[in-house]
Amino acid sequence: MNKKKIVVGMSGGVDSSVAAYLLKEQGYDVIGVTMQIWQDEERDAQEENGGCCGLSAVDDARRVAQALDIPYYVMNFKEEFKCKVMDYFVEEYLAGRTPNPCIACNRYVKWESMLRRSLEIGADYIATGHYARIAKMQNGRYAVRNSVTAKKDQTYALYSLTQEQLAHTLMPVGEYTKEEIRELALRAGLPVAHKPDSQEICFIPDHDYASYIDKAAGERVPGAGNFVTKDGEILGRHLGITHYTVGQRKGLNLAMGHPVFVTQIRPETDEVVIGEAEDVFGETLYCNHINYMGMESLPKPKEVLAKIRYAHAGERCTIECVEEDIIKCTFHAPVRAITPGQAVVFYEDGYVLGGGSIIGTKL
RNA sequence: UGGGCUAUCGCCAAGCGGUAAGGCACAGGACUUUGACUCCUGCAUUCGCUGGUUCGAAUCCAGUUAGCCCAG
Repeated sequence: MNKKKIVVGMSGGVDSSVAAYLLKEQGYDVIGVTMQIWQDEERDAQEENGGCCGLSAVDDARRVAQALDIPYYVMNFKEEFKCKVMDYFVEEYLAGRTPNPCIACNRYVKWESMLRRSLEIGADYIATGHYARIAKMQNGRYAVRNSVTAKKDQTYALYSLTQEQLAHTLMPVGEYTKEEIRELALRAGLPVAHKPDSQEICFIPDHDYASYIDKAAGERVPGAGNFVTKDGEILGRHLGITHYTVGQRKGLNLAMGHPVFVTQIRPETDEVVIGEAEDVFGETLYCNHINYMGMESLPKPKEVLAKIRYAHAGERCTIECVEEDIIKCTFHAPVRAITPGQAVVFYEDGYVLGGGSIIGTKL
């Protein structure tokens, strides 16, 4: 018989390990692959750093592949990752925006690169350990759909996948809760069953992303500037716009007597605008770089649920295409910290209809 | 140089003779496949300084220093 061949992207974490296990159980011809992206393999797998792209990814993934008795390979995507994720990350910050590297990694590295290479070596599908499901909608289009657990739902970070990519992707973990996945890992005897969930930006393990930008961009990093109110009053000096993001409270070093927040970043003047808690709420945003997923286009305004950041519960809004590749999003209730550079993802009945990159609250 | 006022944690600020509130900031932790947000915990043996009164003072008194405001 002609078994379907599947490349499973294995990060060394619990989720992707169980994904491989589940697919093998289902009778597929499973190949384990770990993407080498930023890790320096010469260095010993030092401190444990989490599941997504941690330092010990290769070691752990290889052990799991051994336990499952499946072939295992490492694919080198360092170049793609450097260019599409790390460089993008830095450039966005320099431009006063707040990037989401996980979305870029999914789009360019996990799918564009890993899927292409997998198909080249004869695979029918790639699979990942994301908490999401892929479904074919009534209109015939593929869409990512909420995981059975809203709590671990990872559809937000997957909005940019194309129809072609979705047609060749499986996400078996989306049918389970996190607890069930750990239970499965335990029962299957996988060596990573108790590994902690991943967190933080994988290529900045010390979490000091401002220093990372300093190191990466050197002279190009904007220096100190003023904290100002929306009326132009100067409140103090800041460390440079790369240190801040919209909605931020901590680290401002402004003792105003009450909490204050970043409401805007102005790269052209190096100003960081400070406001009250209520000033960080907004009702409209514009986005571009649209990816249509569950819907083919947006010919007329439509009411959807939109998430403006990972772990956002979502807010009802009306979306409308106002220009070529620009959608205006009008929320029915104000949302907190609309942040340029972050993604906005549109949902209907739990299906991802599409999404884009937030330009700002004005055009 | 006279007169008045104020000096309490990095900032703001309670306290008014009974043994240092609170907010902000900051630090640590939780949460989290992004940045944030949020939550939890910590944070003045000491009240400008020196004496005095009192069982007991940040609180009363005297002196001293500094800053501010009027007069000049």
